[in-house]
Amino acid sequence: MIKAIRGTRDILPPSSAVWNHVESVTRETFRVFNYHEIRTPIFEETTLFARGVGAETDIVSKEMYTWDDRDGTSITLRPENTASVIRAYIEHRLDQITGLKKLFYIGPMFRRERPQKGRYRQFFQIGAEAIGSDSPAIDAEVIELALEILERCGVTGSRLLINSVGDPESRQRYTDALREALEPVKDQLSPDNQRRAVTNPLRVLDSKDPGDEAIITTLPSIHEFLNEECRTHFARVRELLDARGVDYEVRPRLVRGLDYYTKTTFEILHGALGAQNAVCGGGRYDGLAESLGSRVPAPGIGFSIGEDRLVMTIEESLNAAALAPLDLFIAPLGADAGVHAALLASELRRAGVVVEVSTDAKLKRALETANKLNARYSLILGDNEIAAGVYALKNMATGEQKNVARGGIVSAMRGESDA
RNA sequence: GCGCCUGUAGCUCAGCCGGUAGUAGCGCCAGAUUGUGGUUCUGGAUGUCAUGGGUUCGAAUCCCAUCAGGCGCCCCA
Repeated sequence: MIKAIRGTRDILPPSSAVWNHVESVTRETFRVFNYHEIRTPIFEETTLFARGVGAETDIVSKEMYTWDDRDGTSITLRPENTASVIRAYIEHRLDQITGLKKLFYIGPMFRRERPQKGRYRQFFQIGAEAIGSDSPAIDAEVIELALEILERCGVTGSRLLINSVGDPESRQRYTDALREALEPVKDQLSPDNQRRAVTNPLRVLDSKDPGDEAIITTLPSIHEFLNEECRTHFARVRELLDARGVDYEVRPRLVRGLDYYTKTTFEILHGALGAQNAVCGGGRYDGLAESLGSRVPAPGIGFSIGEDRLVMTIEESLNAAALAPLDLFIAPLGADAGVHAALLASELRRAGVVVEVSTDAKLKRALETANKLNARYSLILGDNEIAAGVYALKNMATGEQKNVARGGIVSAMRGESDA
C-alpha cells in the first residue's frame, strides 16, 4: 500500500471543515487589519534561505529539502516564508508603493525534522509581515493581530511571551559577555550546553536541562546590554501592549532560532500542544532586506502561526460536522421524481441551500442515509407529491413532517429553524 | 539526528508464560411485508495480527532489522 510519506498527512473531512473555518476567520481578521495576501512560490533558490534565515541555523544546516535542478541551480522547498516575502518585496520594488506594506500568507512549509505531535515535515503557517516601518506601534499592532486571530478562532488559555534581542551591535556585546560568563562554569554544564556555550551562547539560555538551571539563572540578562534605542523601543512596545490590556510575560531568555530577528521577539504558547508548545512565533527583522540585497532599508516585523497546532488546540471544542451542515436531503421515489428532484435541487442550491439528492431507491434507506448525513430536513418526493404539487418536508430532529408547496420550502426550513 | 514506548478488523481494543485470531464495543451491510430515519431485535461481512527476516515441529505471541505513530531531547510553527 502506498502511504503518505513520513511527516506528511491527509486532512480529511470533517477535520478539513475546521481548517476552512480557521482560514476564513483568519482572512476576515487580516481584512479588518488592512492586511493583503501575498502568494510566493513554495520553492526558491537555496541561497535565499541560507542568507535570509542564516546558514548556521538548525533550519538551514540540517532541516531543508534541497535538490539540484536540471540546470544545476540549488532549489529548496521553503522552510519558512519571511525570506520569500522580503525577496518579493525587493524584486517588485514594493518600497515604491505608498504606505506600509502589510502582507499575509497561508500555506505549507517544509522542514525535515523528526515528526511528532504538532511537528510535521509539511506543516502550514498563517503568517503576517508588516514591512516599511520601524515604529514600535507596529510591533504592538502585529502582536495584537496574532492574538486576535487566535481569539477569534476560539483559542483560550494561550500565553504571550515577549523579549527584545536588540540590534546586531548590542547582541554581539551580549554574546561576548555570555561567553565570558560561561567560560569558568562551562565544565559543569550538560554536554549539549557545553557545545552551545562555544557555538551559540544565546541558545544556552532557553535550554530545558534542569541540571543547568542554577547556572543559567546567574547569567547576565540581554536587557543590560541593549543600547538606548533598543531599550526605548521595547519600553514603548510594552506601553502599547499595556494600553491594550494585553497580558504578557517578559522573558529575557527568549531567543529564537532564526538569525534575522532584531529588537522585539515574541512567542505564543499553548498548553494543549505538548512538547511543541508554540502556536505562534515572531519578531522584528530590520536588517533582513539589506542582507538579501535591498539597496533601501526595509525594517519589518511579522509572525507565523502554526496552523496545524492552532487546529489542534480548538479541534476538540469544535463540532466539526456542524461547520459543514447539510440543510436538505431530497428523497425522490421513482424515475419521474428523480428528474423533478434534480431540478428542485438546482433551484434550491441557487438560493444557497445545501442540498443532497438521494440515490437510494427505497424511502427507508434514503431516510437512513439522511440521518447518517445529519441532514436538518428531508424532502419526500414521490408520485403523490408530484401530482399534488406539495412536498413532504420532514424535520429530522423532531420527526415532524408537513406539506409545503415548492415555493415555500426555503421559508419553511428557515421559519422552523428560527423557532 | 538521539532515547523510551507502541503497531491485531474502518475505529477503540482483548488475545502476548509460543499451538495457528475475537458471539468484544462502536461502525458497516442485510432483514423485521408495499412510501418514513434516529431507539430496539435478528442475521452477515471484513484481518497477508505494520513489513521483512530469524528461532521453533509450530510465532500475533520470542529475537533482529525496517517502516509508521506517541512521549521526551534537540529544534521550532
